[in-house]
Amino acid sequence: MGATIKDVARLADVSIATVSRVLNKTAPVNQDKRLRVEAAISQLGYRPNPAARSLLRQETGGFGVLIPSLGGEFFAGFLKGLDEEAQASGFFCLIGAAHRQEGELEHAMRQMQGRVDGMVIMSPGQSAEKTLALVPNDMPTVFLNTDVSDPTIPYLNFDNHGGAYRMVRHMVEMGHEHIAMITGPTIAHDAVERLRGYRDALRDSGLSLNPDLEFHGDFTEESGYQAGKAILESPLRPTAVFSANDFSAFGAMSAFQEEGLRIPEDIALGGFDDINISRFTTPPLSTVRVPTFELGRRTMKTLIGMVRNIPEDVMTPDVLPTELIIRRSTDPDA
Amino acid sequence: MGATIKDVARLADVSIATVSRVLNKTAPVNQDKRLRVEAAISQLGYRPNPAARSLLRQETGGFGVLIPSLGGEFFAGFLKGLDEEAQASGFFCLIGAAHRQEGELEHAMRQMQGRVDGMVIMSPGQSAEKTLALVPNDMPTVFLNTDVSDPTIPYLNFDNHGGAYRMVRHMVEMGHEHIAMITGPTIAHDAVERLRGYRDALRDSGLSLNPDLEFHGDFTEESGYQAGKAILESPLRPTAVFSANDFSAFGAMSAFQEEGLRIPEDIALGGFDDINISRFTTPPLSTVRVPTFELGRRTMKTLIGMVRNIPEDVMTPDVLPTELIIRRSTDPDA
DNA sequence: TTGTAAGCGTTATCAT
DNA sequence: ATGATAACGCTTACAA
Repeated sequence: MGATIKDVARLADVSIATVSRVLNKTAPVNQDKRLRVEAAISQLGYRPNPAARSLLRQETGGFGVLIPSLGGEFFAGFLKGLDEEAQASGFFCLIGAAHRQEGELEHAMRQMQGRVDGMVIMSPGQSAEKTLALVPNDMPTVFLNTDVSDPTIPYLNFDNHGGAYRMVRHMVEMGHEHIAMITGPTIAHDAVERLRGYRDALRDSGLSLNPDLEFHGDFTEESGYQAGKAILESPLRPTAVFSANDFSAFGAMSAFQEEGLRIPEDIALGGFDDINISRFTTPPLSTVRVPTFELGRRTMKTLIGMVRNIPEDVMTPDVLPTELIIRRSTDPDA
Repeated sequence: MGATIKDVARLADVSIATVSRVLNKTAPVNQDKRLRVEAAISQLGYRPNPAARSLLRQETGGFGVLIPSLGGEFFAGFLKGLDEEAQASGFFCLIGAAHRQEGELEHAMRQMQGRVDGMVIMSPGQSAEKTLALVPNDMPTVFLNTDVSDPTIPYLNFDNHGGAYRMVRHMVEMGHEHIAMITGPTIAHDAVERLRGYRDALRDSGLSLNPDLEFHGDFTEESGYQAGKAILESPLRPTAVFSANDFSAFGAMSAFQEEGLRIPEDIALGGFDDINISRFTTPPLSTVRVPTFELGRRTMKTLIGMVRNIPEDVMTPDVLPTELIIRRSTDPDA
């Protein structure tokens, strides 16, 4: 058990109120008393008890973060941005992952109930409206990468649709007319947006949409591998494939190379996310870079702006731009 | 502001003490009163205030987790195991990442001070003894993947040395006599252990240790790529390369293939960690599988055993086995 | 079996 | 400028 404010007061020979005042700079304190208090604090290694403080202030100094998974650089970058911004303002983050299973999201929220002052929710598989029903009314909440139709719900994301759109347009410009897509999970909002971008790009290019060129995946390497195999067996063999994320693109790349195909000469391949590895595959993978760190920072800034009532810090709705990265897997001259 | 215990008591027409008793089953309560209380609780959606409870009980129900980074499946699996076990016992995890910079570890600990009942510290770059000086004396703490010489310090890990050893022995069995290693950061404990395994395997195989065959890396793809380039330019060209982790192995693979080398015919390559992607590279990567999830579970079980005083749950010191996974990058027939 | 009241460590409102 | 003291929401003696 650490020292309490009473111990400090006794040692410094002042009242606990005075200790509290030097601690929070909430009122002027005499020079000598302040010094005595500060000395006592460092001598005892005193730290205010967060529980006691929370109880009185009715705030915890923390935010809850709910994400579908901890794996992948995607989340790592996002969490880093989130945490960095939070730390800068003295907040901490309580991270809850893997709310894929039914009820898990709700359970995680219960767990966080009363331990946080606000929430960040990334729940690509469920609409914000539906999720919002689970969070307490007065709890400031920011949504990410979620299906949200109500514009008053605080929401940030990056431009999934635009990124996919530009990738496919790039493939068209490289001369491809039969472009397949390996999709992400149909319930995931980002996957749906990327699919929409793919379709819009084809349509705007005067190419016909062919359902047989949409191969189902779930963002994993394994699903990309299976889809790659399926693509090679399909009657209308595409000359280019856009994979909904880099992981599944690797799976497809593996499948193609196993059959001796050259990329991009025999079949071009593009991904999405630009994770570290993508630069180092053979050939390097064309992809769409997403600003995960920046998204995290802005999200946290917004959330803090909400609880601190700083309207100019609240940046929502907000959609950050994504960047097309062209490498050899789609362009032999890259 | 949610309902308090008083609101429940008023609605159920009992005292707050009675409410507390049905809440904690700490003493028998009349059937009808219990029902009234339970009804009131669910009607009001009442949840006990964690701060108030912590204040009184002098415990938080949470554990702090300090890890060097959030990126990679390695940590994802570990955190998942940790969290799953914690949830099962009603605890939550406060995760702090990236304490690479000087003082960051200490800051994170300060932050967690008073918010957690115990800590999990993975600090590969610093000895446990040194780190332990920063944590409060009475705070139960488990170390992972750290340099710990004092056997009384609770410590878990998996067998880095043995995994590296078996990988290199495997390469020797495949007929290689000049085996290089791409190391991890020299300050990281796991990297050092893997290097030790490499050296011991060479020694036990009757091969000479050659400092010129140890290439410096830092676990990143980029460093693996650079080391790969350096290897190709080295006077004594090795026929096999053991990379300290899969990421850096990918970088090396990229460097080798850029020069048109065939793996494993021209040069064999092995990694460490067996992350998802390793199965899908061309060729698939031989590696060492590490039980990240299991390590997380056991760590948390141990920590809970410590705070709850359940000696049979405390499994420390403990070193989990690793598994050699042979794929085509070292064995053409795999 | 139940209620009253003390107390956990803080902050904030009074007086002084 | 400073010190008592009430209050935050809860658990737990202690009485009844």
